[in-house]
Amino acid sequence: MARPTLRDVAKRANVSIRTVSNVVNGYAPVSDELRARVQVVLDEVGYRPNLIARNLKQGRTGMIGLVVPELDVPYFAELVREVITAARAYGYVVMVDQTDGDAERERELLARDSRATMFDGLLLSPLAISAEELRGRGNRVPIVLLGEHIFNGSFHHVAIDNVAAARTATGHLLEQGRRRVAAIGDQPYATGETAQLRTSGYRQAHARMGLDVDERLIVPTPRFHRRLGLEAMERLLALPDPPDAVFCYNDLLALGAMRALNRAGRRIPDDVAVVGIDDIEEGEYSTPSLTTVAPDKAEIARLAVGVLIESINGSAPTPSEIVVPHRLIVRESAAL
Amino acid sequence: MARPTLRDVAKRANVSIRTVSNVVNGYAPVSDELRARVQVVLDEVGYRPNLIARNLKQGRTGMIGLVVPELDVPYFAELVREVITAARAYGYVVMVDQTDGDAERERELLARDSRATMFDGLLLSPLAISAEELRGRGNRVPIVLLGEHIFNGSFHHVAIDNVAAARTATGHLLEQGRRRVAAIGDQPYATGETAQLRTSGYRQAHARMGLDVDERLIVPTPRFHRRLGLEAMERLLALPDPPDAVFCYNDLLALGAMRALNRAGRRIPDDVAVVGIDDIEEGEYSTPSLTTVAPDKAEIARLAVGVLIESINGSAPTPSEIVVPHRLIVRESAAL
DNA sequence: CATGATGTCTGCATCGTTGCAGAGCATTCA
DNA sequence: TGAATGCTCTGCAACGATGCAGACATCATG
Repeated sequence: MARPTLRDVAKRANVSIRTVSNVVNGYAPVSDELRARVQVVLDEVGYRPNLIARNLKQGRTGMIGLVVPELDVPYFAELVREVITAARAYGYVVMVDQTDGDAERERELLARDSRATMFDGLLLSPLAISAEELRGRGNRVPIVLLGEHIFNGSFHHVAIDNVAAARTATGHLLEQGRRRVAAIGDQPYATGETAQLRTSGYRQAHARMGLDVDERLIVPTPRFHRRLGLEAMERLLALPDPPDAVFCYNDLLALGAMRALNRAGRRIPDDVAVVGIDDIEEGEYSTPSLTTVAPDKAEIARLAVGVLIESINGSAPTPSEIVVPHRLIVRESAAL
Repeated sequence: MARPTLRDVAKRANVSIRTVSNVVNGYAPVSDELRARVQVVLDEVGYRPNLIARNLKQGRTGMIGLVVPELDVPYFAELVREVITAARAYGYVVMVDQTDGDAERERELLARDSRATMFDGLLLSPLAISAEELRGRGNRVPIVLLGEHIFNGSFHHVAIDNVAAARTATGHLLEQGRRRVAAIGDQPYATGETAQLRTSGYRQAHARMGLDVDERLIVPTPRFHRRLGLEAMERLLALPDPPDAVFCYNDLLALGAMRALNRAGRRIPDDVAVVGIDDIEEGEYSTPSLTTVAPDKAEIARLAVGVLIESINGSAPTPSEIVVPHRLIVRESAAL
């Protein structure tokens, strides 16, 4: 038989639909006796409310969507966990979707009849889509952007200070006396804004110590994956004067670079020191363990969810640019 | 202004609601001229269909839910990617939820008024909840179980042959002449069915070669995380006669164990060989790289989604027990 | 010219639920 | 006694969309 509805239960219990609804929702004006009688029928037929109908009536779903490029990138996986925790505190459920860093899929999400309308709000970690496109869509669903892009003040945005983070990482290496510090992960094109900010930080760290940057030591990578880090490191090792340290724009790149170094028989950190960004758990267990700049993921999640829910409730002020703290975690790969 | 509805557009364009709906959905019986006129209004007001309403009317959402214990466990993250890909082929969207391996949250998902009713079907990778509980719920939503549990034929179930996989892994070590092969990850209690199957395989591999198992070499762990693998390995190293090889019940345990070995100055694989299960990408980049048993994740996803969608369409046969192939991938940690 | 077929377009009912206004009844108070 | 109050309970309308049956106009056919 089809799933029982309120009507079915009402008929069976000889009461009005409305009363059954009241019992289901525990509303006050139902006598204990009748409540019990209805409850029996509810259990008998195994009634379960149709959330779609309830949502339609109430105009909200209690769900927020979290859209990330890739779930199998540990940073995002760890962030998701924090977001789910943060949202639960507000009684919201989080549904995660993955775009594969495909601009088409990101666009799809914001398009006319997208599933996104199923959510009361959207946390978006855009990779490929640009600010213009995002603004173009007349999307009524509140959106908060996470991390990876800086937009010009059209949306709420939560991220670490990428320039400072990169400066810290690079500075740590320079202060050790390393003088040929490479950088892996630049993305000198439209959608690589985060990477570009990190490159700025890398340059600033050099400038502050009055050092020049050897442009050949800056290796761009289209994405932030282990394999690309490995390949970039191999290219650096092939230079006539290879680096004595590497700042990688995220931990995955760093882990790939370390793999290349280990395989090439270079000692870490003696021959080459390595620093990453993200503080993913994997870096605690690698050999050597990975020095990294840790964004406060829990704080990112809390603030992002907070602002989003304010937006949903209509109490959100003008778009805010929220900066979350980060800190350097020194482990073996760049120990003193 | 509130979000425009079909009614708003209809009024503005001086046509019936029904006609606007036809234009939106591209249905046939609308003249080109009228279609164009309505389209203009649609664009003007920025109409976007309310999916909740559409779903209610149609009785389906086009969404399937994927529930995993932990998204930041790489195996699950990688599986999620495959599931999303597989589901897209059927025109379904996947929403991911995470239970934290908390029985309470798993139960919540199947409970009376759970969000689960928002999905046309559910892929569930249960960790804490038992078969009995699952069956108890009169859940009308089709469910397919993934991997981690063997239930007695009440549900569709997709997994590798855990006994065979463990036998393969252990056998690989024994065939190398290793004679003190430890096992990390047993879970000798109710919800540890997968672990218990792997222990069976471990024992079978020994039995087939006429070897006895040293029970002290079987180290249980409540979960499959890096830290627990590390701690288990440390305990094994403290034995008077430590192992010369370890079979870990998943790759994370193995990576933790390798970290302990590296830290203790043991050479891998010379002093101690290591094998895991799952084939997560991290194992390709660890030092040394990790030998592992690789389940065919893409196939798991394809089959699971396939059966689920058959169930949704009502064409699913009796609950099926689907076994997916696996293969040994030999890398440095247990090379010959 | 009557008939039927075709092509457009409309209105009503409906999906399953909740908001709202009010009915019916008993109790209380002046 | 009559009105006022409070407690239960009910029925109608509505959320925003689509299925269905049918209205109307147009056209071709015998």
